Amino acid sequence: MTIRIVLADDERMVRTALRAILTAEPGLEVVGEAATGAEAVSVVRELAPDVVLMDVRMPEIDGIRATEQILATLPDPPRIVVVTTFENDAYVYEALRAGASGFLLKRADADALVQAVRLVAHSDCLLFPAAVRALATEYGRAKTAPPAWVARLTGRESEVLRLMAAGLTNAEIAGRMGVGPATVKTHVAAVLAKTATRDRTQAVIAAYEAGFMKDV
Amino acid sequence: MTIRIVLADDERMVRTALRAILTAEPGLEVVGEAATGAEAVSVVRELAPDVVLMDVRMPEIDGIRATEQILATLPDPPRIVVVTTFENDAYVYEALRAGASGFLLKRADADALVQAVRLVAHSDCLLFPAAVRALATEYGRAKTAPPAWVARLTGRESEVLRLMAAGLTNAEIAGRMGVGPATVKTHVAAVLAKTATRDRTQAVIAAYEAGFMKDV
DNA sequence: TCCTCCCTCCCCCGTGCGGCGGAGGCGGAT
DNA sequence: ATCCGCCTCCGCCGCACGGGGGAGGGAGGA
Repeated sequence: MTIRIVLADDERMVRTALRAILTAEPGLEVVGEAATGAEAVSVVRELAPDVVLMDVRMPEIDGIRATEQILATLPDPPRIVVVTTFENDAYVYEALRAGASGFLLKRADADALVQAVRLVAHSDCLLFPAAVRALATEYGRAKTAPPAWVARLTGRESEVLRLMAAGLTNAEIAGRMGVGPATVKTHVAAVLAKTATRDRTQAVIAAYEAGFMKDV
Repeated sequence: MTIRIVLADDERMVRTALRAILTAEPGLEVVGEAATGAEAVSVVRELAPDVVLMDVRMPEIDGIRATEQILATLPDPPRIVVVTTFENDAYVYEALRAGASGFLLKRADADALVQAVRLVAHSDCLLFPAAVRALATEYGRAKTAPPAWVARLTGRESEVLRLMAAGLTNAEIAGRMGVGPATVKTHVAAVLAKTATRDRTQAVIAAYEAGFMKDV
């Protein structure tokens, strides 16, 4: 009942290091390696391992496509763990959405690595099931960096934009903020200028796209 | 360097079972138990464990609030793993957002439980860090069911709403759709009626809130 | 067949909106 | 003491917008 592992990483040193760590563990066995995404797909297809440690950034086919292809073409696919250097690697979310079971930082220590592999292999337990994939799916669309204009808005202007995005008219905003309608118009004009939009509707769209309305 | 664990669950049997599994493992030690959320907070504050296994559904204070309080009040808080029966428990997402490090299904086998605890205790590796919390945060807002009006929109009306939400004026929409401006106005009026909004801005807001713009 | 729904387009009318230019006060930076 | 950014407000103007009607044609079901 040993766990059979395939390593996919374009750097030989990484593969060697991972192999050294994993083969030292009883119950774990590295059965194959791949240096590209395409290679990973074919190797996995041949060897049918239990777990694949997959680098995201690889030549030819990246880890995401490889993950997709493996999961799509194999009847009983292995658990795929995405390995990455950066915690906030955008590819990670793509990979999770593609069906990877989890991700692992390259700076993780040997102990954590081994336990992660064991955990994933048995799985059906920790975070991984449908939940994470759903999370990742939803997350993907929200992960755009906030545009520069957000910071340029003055206090009053953000306030006005927020109320615009709540569907209020200028008069209502004026009432809500305790100022005259003319003042609101001034702020609105400033918002339109800074967001590079031509009317309140576009401004509201920009606010939503920018994640400006996160705290609804 | 043993991992000190606190169990929080209102059912004695569950606590007993977990304790039996965990104490059998070398390197793990159950140092305390709690039957309510409030009790969990005070017990954790006293014992400063490394890991807390927290049931979500508990009397008085539920697991989410308890998690919040623990993380808010303690300087060096423990890792909190939420334990639940149902895979799709809505509370799980709340808990993750509150700062829990992961979640665990009650039907997980002993082996997985032990490995999960070990993993979380050392952490900094698998899925848990900022990523999951961000995912959970985003997930929460996207998980609202689409309102009824979405289905009531006719083909042309949805098209118009989509273009409204792209920031186009009626004239532009007319050009884009190859119809007269008057027609667009009719459709817009229909959209406003069906979405129960009074102007295009509110309609666009409704579209965004309804997840109508998911496929941007 | 008739009726209903959808799409298409027309008129008029009031108004909220946004562009333009100007003004005063208040605070911080230089 | 000067300048600049922010907030506050004023007028005027043109226009896109939205409400209220009405009207015709095509598709599909009762």
